[in-house]
Amino acid sequence: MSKILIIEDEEAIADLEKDYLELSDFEVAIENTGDKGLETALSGKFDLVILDLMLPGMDGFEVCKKIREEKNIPIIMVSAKKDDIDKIRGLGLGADDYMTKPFSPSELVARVKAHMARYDRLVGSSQKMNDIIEIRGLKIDKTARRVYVNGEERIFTTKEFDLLTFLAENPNHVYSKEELFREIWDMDSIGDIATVTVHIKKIREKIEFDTAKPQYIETIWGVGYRFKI
Amino acid sequence: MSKILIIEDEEAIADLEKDYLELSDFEVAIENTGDKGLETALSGKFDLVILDLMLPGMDGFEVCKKIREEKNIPIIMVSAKKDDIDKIRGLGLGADDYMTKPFSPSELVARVKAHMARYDRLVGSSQKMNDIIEIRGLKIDKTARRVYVNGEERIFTTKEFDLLTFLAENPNHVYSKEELFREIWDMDSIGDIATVTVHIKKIREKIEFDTAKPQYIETIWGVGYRFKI
DNA sequence: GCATTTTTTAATAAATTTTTTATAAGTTTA
DNA sequence: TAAACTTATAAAAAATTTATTAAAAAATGC
Repeated sequence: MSKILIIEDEEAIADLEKDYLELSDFEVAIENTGDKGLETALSGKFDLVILDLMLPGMDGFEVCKKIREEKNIPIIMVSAKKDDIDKIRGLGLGADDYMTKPFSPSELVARVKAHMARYDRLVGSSQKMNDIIEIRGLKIDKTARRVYVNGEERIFTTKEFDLLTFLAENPNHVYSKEELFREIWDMDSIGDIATVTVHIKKIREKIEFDTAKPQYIETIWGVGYRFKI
Repeated sequence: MSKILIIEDEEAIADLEKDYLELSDFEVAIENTGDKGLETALSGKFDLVILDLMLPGMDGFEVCKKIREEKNIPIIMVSAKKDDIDKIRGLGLGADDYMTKPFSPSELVARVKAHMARYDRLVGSSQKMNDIIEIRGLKIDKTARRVYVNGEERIFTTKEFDLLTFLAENPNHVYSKEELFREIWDMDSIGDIATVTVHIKKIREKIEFDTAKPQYIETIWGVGYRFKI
């Protein structure tokens, strides 16, 4: 579930926004000063910030700039004055959206959803965050480091597991043996790349029905390997 | 330098936008129908699209949806009616911004810059490469290294894929066999150029309906080959 | 420190791609 | 239209890449 931080000193407005957002299944927290707002935003617990321009303590400009120095999360700036909006837009502080009060709560919700969707789309939080990857008969439990094929567990060694997981997390992307080596072995692949081939073979023996006709890890001749989704 | 595609049927407006964007050092192309706009947007050469809602042929809604199915690049939707804007925002088509005509050119430029900046910030120049090239029935997925003709996958070897991709990325440009050899084989063409001909033939067998009347890769007699757009 | 497991290396076999070659077919030009 | 030249086609030979196997080396656990 997504978490939203509202930084706003007018309590009535903040509560109204909170109510509407909660109706759309967001989890909402409120801070009413710039300093505390900034601190909370930087805690890393929130997925989006709604930030009022006029604040006691540090003002909205400054808060926005400081958040942006450390975080890429969407920031929606809110102001009572249309002129202010034009001004901050021009400043290029890195806010993602601007709204003039008063605005309809449903518009706020729509904008929040749109920004979340874009952020997910671009940053791609989808499958990578999940602990369990499931593709056809294959199930990878990342925290438990277990692999199941059609419900039956297969025992994987460390490197095998890491390699399979990396490929499964980035399906449909062709990786060269060099790239895979760098990724899993954390080394600039001056070393020998042959070990990647051997590991691929061992993984295939464990997850494929017929290693000659792989259903999961395909060979792209002359290029590398690709996890087929 | 960033490339912007304007999809707009009113020539005067499109030209005005173009002029202003060019003053800010963007490279700008204009399409004036929905269908052509979509095709160009999917070509993979543009970093941002400015899309009018009212268009001859396919309308802006549809174009937006179709672009979003394959591309994550920013889309700014433009409409004469405020009501339309509210409507499309609600639809969640995946547009990144909405502007109501008339708007000041400087505001357009500011928004374009803001969207570019965010896109770069979130996606990072690493992954930013345009993955999918689509021209008529032909679709090339560069990271997956897959080619589809009318939705059906065709299996390509490395050299075939590289050659096709190079030509498709540089359409309407005639390349001699020597140039293609240098480009794909990374060699000063001391070697034999005949292999280019053979590869072209193999590619045509896979993507053309009738290899004697190629729709994609044309032969320019005595000169070389050209990918027709 | 020893036994066991995992990882890497290395050599060979198998598979696939790429290039070469020869010939046919199509254009251009005089 | 014939000659000269360029490209298309097909098939084989060559080169490259990956799969497989087994054994050596390294790491791990007790």
